[in-house]
Amino acid sequence: MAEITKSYESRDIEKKWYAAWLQAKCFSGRVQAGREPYSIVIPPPNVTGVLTMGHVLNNTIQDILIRRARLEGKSALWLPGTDHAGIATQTVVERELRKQKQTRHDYGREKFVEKVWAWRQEKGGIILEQLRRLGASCDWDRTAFTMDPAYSERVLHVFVELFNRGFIYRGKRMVNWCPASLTALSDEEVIMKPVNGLIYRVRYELVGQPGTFIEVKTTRPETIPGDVAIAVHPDDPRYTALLGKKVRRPIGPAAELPIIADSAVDKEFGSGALKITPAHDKTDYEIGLRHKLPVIDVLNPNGSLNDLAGPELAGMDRFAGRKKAAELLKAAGALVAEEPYSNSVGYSERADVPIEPRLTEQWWLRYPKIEEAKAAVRDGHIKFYPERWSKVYLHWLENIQDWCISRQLWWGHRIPVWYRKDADRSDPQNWHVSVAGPADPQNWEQEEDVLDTWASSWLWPFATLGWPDKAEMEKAGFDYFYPTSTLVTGPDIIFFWVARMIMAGLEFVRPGEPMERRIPFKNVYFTGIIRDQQGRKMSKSLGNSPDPLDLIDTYGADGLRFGIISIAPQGQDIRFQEDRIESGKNFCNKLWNASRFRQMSGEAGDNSSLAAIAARLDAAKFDADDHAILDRLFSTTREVDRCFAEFEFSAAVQALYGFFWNDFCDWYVEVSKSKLQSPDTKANCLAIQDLVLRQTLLLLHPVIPFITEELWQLLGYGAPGTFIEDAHLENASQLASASLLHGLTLDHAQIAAVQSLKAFVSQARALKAEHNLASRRDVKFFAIAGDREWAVLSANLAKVARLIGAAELVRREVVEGAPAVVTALGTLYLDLVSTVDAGAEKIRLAKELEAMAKHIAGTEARLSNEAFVSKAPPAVLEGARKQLADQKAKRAELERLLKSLG
RNA sequence: GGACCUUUAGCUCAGUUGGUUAGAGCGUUUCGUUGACAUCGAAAAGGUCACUGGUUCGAGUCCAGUAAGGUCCA
Repeated sequence: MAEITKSYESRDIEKKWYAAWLQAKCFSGRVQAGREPYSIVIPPPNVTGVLTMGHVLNNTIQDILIRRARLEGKSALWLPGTDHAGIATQTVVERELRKQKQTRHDYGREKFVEKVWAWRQEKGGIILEQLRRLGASCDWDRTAFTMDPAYSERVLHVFVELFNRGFIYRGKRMVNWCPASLTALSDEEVIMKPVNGLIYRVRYELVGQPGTFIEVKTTRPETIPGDVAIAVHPDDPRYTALLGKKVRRPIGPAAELPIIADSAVDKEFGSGALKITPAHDKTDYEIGLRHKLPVIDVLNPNGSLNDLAGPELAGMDRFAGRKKAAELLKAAGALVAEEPYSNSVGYSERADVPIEPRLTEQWWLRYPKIEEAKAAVRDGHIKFYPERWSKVYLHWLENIQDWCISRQLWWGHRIPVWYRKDADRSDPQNWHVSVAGPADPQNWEQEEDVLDTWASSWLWPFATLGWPDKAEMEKAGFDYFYPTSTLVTGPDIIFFWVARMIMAGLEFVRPGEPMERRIPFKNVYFTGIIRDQQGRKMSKSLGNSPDPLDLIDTYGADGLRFGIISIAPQGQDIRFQEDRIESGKNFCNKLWNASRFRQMSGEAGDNSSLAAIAARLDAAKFDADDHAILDRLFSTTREVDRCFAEFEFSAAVQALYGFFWNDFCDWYVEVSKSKLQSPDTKANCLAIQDLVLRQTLLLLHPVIPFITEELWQLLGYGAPGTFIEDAHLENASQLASASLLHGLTLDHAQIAAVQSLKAFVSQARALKAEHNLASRRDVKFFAIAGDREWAVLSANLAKVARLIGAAELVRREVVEGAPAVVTALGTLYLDLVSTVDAGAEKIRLAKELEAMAKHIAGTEARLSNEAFVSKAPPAVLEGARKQLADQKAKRAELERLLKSLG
């Protein structure tokens, strides 16, 4: 067996094991009859994406779930892939073209799409390579991409199906138009941002009544050339007399605009009159429809003003146009005032520019299975962690709007609709809708638009498993792996993706079968957002995110994984602290060195299975510490089991950290140093160490896969040629019964004794430190103790003496004038009679007495409360009485010590 | 305007169904290189659990309200 080196060096070990796992096909998701399936589909990152801290958290959690499932004997599948990210990817490639002063139009659609494919072959999907560095155990052979031919066909198939089922329609409606990307966006891709700007009070002169005006407020004077009416509320007495009259448009092409009444107008806003510009505002558009008003679009697709805006404004950018319009209004005497104003403006999520409400022809989807999607979550077929997100989900479904699924891009799934050449496109009689296209293509032209990327990724959980092709589904193990077990994602895409996937699954998978067979996943775990020290979101533009690959280089993938998980409580945002990652690395080193200690402590026994190790335990040789460490091992296993069942990963990691560092390394390893000196106790002690290390490695493996694999091999826990994941992880009761088989019963009195020994050691060290003896190993101690207390001490004397650095610890009947501390195992004295500073010692004791008096008063107050005594449960009452007795005993001892100092 | 989250030690956070004297890591101070580990060990300092009421024998924990910060929806 190779010797364990002095410190853990992650780099080579990570590389070695990742290659070995791939070689052995450890990550393959296989259909295995008799084994429970466990499946996860990755939230497909953008093909343009690079690994961020958010991905690290998200994918570490997925890997933890998958690796834990394997250890639990399940057949696990983690299916990876990327999405084609229409706007983002097209933008990346267009940016490259622009460097050569070219645009996509220089190439034409077909050539441009070839360019995008070339880009993706060369540079796309880097993130999947990066995930390997993190240790992600995805089944890479199944890597999917939303633009793959097979996947694309499934996307188009769904479009055709939904069209045939009446869910898809084409319509000219107001959309969110992105003037930068030149495409429509769905409501979900628009972010409302507060903007501090100006509001303009503008007056419109009444026709035929010179000097009489009606005033409106607007933030967008550049759209005045598109005005077609002034609207007031029908119940507004101020304007009743003006209804039916006309005003003059103050700038832009001259026109007379009617004053109309519509109850959508807010009487309280401004003067109560509203300018109506149907081409550039959703509400205005609806009012326009009701009153059969014309639509005058004064903007070009790129957001600049067009000829309809009039010669002064035409050609200007919309923001420059706004200033110019204000000047023109002023010159015309129509500008009453400019006032500072803050309002919310919709921005394009991708391009980060204000969107324009714009009337265009688009494809729309009426969502299927809305009610069932609500029920799936409301009735618990799908569980959200944390549960509160289900409220957000349900609220969105309650207020759901049709989805604009067409995008004016070239990169994406071109909508499978063909229009008869030279015929009226608005007439569905002239449409052909199919995946294959028309039989006589020369007579048709295909729709130019592509589908929203989310309209492909909402099929992810079943389209990646071969659906709807029977043979492909069989090959992919669809029947076995669907529905998937758990989805791990961020709450920011609850509408974009999670809700839509649920509706898609319910609509398309296993029609007619019960809901629980059609849903795409059973659990959804929502991660928090990783923020920087100031609480800001990490983003590329702020440059406040460390590069995860740098962190892996510095702390190891395991260190990064352990660190990030330990600071990520369930569903809460987290502030990133690099020192937490460092402590992840330190933990790995601790684990490494404890294993090293085991290796150096004695020859390896039979470690080939839990049973083999348990067989080496010798119940007759057990001392208090042996009982206590196994008790903690069992309780920690139980706690980790619970945490995994409830998706509390950071709690699991913290439980393991505390157990391993404090209970095992700080205490058990230290007491082992005495036990290993004696041939009588050595073998049993080593067996216990093996048992603890083996179980700890198994429990930690999902979190820190590399180092646990390395140590598993080095300590000989697995058969040659097998991996740690081939072992079966025993739960707490299986673990306990394996030990119990060998005649062992944990002794709770002994376990309790260790608690008092730990306190005793700690108090003894503090006593030494107070007298500047902390580093001395040759201190002489006396103890005044009762028989029972002394029995505990003397049974553990060698270990205790070693831990407190005592040359001697002897029992005495009387000690006078030495510094002392009152412990649960008796009063402990330093042999320092001659040098003790009685004055300082008296002050210290008096302080302690004072604190004790306070505690006693508190306990007495509780116990003398009639209501407490009659109503508190007996256990609590009993505890309080014992506490009081202990406190009083300690007070008596402190008083005695104080008196003995004179 | 509606919904949700957060507020506990200098910092970042635990605290499960209410029950002894509220915990951890980091940071700080002091001591230590002893054959697992200085990526370490020992000891110490540090908290009116945001605020105000209420329920209860008992509240960091439950309820109501207030304040501050944050997120989402309109």
